[in-house]
Amino acid sequence: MATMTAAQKKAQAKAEYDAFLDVCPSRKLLDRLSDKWVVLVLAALGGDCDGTPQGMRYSELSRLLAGVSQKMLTQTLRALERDGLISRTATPTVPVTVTYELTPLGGSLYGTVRALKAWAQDHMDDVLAHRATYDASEA
Amino acid sequence: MATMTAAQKKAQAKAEYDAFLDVCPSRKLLDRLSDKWVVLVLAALGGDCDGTPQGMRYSELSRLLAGVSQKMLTQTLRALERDGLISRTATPTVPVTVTYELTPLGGSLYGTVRALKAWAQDHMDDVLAHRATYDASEA
DNA sequence: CAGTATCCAGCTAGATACTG
DNA sequence: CAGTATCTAGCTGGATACTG
Repeated sequence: MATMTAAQKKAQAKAEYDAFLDVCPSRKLLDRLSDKWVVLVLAALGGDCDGTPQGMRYSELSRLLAGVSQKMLTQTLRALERDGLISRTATPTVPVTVTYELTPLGGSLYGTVRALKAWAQDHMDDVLAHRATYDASEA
Repeated sequence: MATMTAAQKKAQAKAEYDAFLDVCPSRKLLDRLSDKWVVLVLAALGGDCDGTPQGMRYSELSRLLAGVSQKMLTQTLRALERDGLISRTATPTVPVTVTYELTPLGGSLYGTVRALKAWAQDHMDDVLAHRATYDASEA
C-alpha cells in the first residue's frame, strides 16, 4: 500500500476541498446559478420577457427558451422547485395543466441576479475592450 | 437532402439560440463566473483569506486554492487577465517571480459577487430547509 | 400536455510529463 | 518558479422514444 501514498494524498486533498465547497453557501448558490438554464427560467418567470412576473406553463417555458431540451427543462424546474425557488401547480384538467411561478424566495434571488446583470451591462464593454487589446497583442 | 430537414431545423434553432446568448452580456458574465475557480481566485486576490486585497504569486494561489490543477489555475488566470479583471506582473529575478492582482474592474466585479454571497448567506438555509421538506415528501 | 427513461457524443478538467 | 503540452476518464447535456 506504500505505493498508494501519492494517490491517497491527492484523494485526501480533494476530500478536504470538497468538504470546504460543501460548507460554503456561496459556492452552492453559484453552482445552481451556473446551470445553463436556471437563470433563463428565473428570467422567464420573473417577467423579463413581457414585463410582469407571472406563472407559466411547461409548454410555454419550452417555447420561450428555444433550444432547451425536455430533459434539461424538467431537470431545471425540479431543482428550482426542490430549492423552494419556484412553485409547481398541477390542475387536473383533461390534458393536465401545470403552472410554474416564482416564490417570494425565488423572486428575491432573481432580484440579486439582476444586480449581476446590471454589472454586466455597465462593464461588459470594458471587458470586451480588454479582451480585444489582449488578443491583439498576442496575435 | 430532404432527409436533413429536421436536423437542419435543430441546427438553425441552436444557431439562433447561440446568437442570443452571444449578444447577452449577463450570460457571458455568468459563463465566466460559473467557471469553478474564477470566483475563488477573485476571492483570494480580493482579500477574503487575509483581510486585505493584495497581489499574490502563482505558487501562493496554487497553495491557497488547494485542489486546483496547474492547468486550471493557469487557464483561469489567463481568462481573467484577458478580460482585464486581474493584472499579471513578471519580475525577471533569477527564478522568475510573477504576481497577480485585482484591477479596479476586477475589484468592482468582486464587489458585485459579494452581493450574491450575501444573498447566499441570508437565504441558503431557507433553500436547504425547502430541499429537506421536498426530499421528505418524495422519499 | 407534461413528463420519464435510455443511450451516447462532446467537452471539461485532472493526471502526467516536460521546459525556459 | 511558472508555466506548456498531451492524453484520457467522467460527467453533462442533447437526441430519441415511450407513458399517464
